[in-house]
Amino acid sequence: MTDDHTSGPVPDEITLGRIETEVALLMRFGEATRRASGSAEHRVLDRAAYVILRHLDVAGPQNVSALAAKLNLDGSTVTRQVSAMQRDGLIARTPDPADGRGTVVSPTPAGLQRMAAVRTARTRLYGDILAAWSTDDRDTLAELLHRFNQALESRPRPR
Amino acid sequence: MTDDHTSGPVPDEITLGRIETEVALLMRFGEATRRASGSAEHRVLDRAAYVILRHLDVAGPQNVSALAAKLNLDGSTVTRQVSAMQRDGLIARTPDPADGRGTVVSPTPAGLQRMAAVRTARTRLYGDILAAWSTDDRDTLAELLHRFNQALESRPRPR
DNA sequence: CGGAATTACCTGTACGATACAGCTATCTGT
DNA sequence: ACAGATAGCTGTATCGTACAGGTAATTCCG
Repeated sequence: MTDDHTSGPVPDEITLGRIETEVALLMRFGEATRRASGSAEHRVLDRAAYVILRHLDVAGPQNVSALAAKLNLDGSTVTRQVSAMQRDGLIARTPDPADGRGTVVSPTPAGLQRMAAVRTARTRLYGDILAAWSTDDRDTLAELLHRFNQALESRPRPR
Repeated sequence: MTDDHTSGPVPDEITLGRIETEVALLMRFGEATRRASGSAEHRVLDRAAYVILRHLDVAGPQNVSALAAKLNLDGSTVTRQVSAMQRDGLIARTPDPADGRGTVVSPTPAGLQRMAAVRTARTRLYGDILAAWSTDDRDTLAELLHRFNQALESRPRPR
C-alpha cells in the first residue's frame, strides 16, 4: 500500500527511474550477448552450466534441492540441467551418504576448468569495456553493484 | 591469442572479477524476479512487451525491422510479439506510407499506460530496495550503470 | 522500362529454459 | 511401524527466441 506520494517527480524518483532504465538496459545487453556469443556450436559453457558450476565452486558440492533453492529455480529444472552437465562431464553425481534420497552434485576438474575459462574470458571482456575507466570508478562500480545485489537479495519478498 | 599477463592477479583484475560476479548475480536476480512476479495471471505486461513499449515511447513509432535491430532480436520474434501485443491492444499496426512492405508499429494509449504502470511499480520497488541508501550513492549507482551500459553498447564487436 | 537482387514481413518449425503436476523411493516423527 | 514430508525424476506445457522459407513490395542496373 504505502499510500504513495501523488506529489509528482521528486529528484529521488528521477534517480530511481534512471536506475530502472539502466538495469533494464543491462539486462537486455546481457541476454543479447549470451545469445549472440553462446549459440555457436563451440559454446564453451551454456549459461546455466556456468552459474551452476560457479555456485558449486564457491559453496561446495551439494544436492539438487539446495542448488535449486540457491539459484531460485525449480528442482526439475536443475535436475535436467545437471543431467546434461553430467552427460558432458562437467559434474558428477554421487549418492548422498547421509540421505538415500539425495544426490550430491560436485564439479569435475573439467567442469571447473571450463568455468574458469569462461570467467577469465568475461573478466577480460569487462577489462576491455572498462579500459577507459579509472581504478576508482571500477572499484566504486563493483562496490555499488555488490551492495545493490545484497539489497535485492535481502528484500525480494513481494510474495 | 593474446597470451598476456602471466603475471598473476593484479588488483585491477580482482576488481574486474568482482564486477563479473556482481553482474552475473544481478542478471540472475532480474530473471528470477521477472519469472516470479510475471507468471501470475494478473501480469500487467507479459514478456518483452515492456521493452518494446518502452522503446516505442522513447524512439517513436517505427517498423518491425527497426525494432528488431534496436532490441537485438530476430525479425520473426518481434513480429510475433508485436502480433500478441496488437491482440492485447497495446500497439497498433499501420501500413508504412513510405514503404508498402513495411508496417509501422505505434503504442496505443492503453499500451503506454500499462508501460507506465510497470515502470512506476519497478521504480517503487527500487525505492524500497534502496531505502537505506544515501541520495549520493543512488546517484552514483545510476551514473555508473549508465556509463557501463554506454561502454557495453559502444564495444560489443567480438565478432 | 523490365527483370534481378534486395528488403520487410510473416509463417512453419525447432530448441532451450523454465514451471507445475504427478510418481517413486526414502526419511522422520510420534 | 505407519503417516506424512522430502528428494529427485519424468511427463507435459509455455514462453522467448532463432533459422529457413515464402510472398509482396522496393530498388538497382542495363
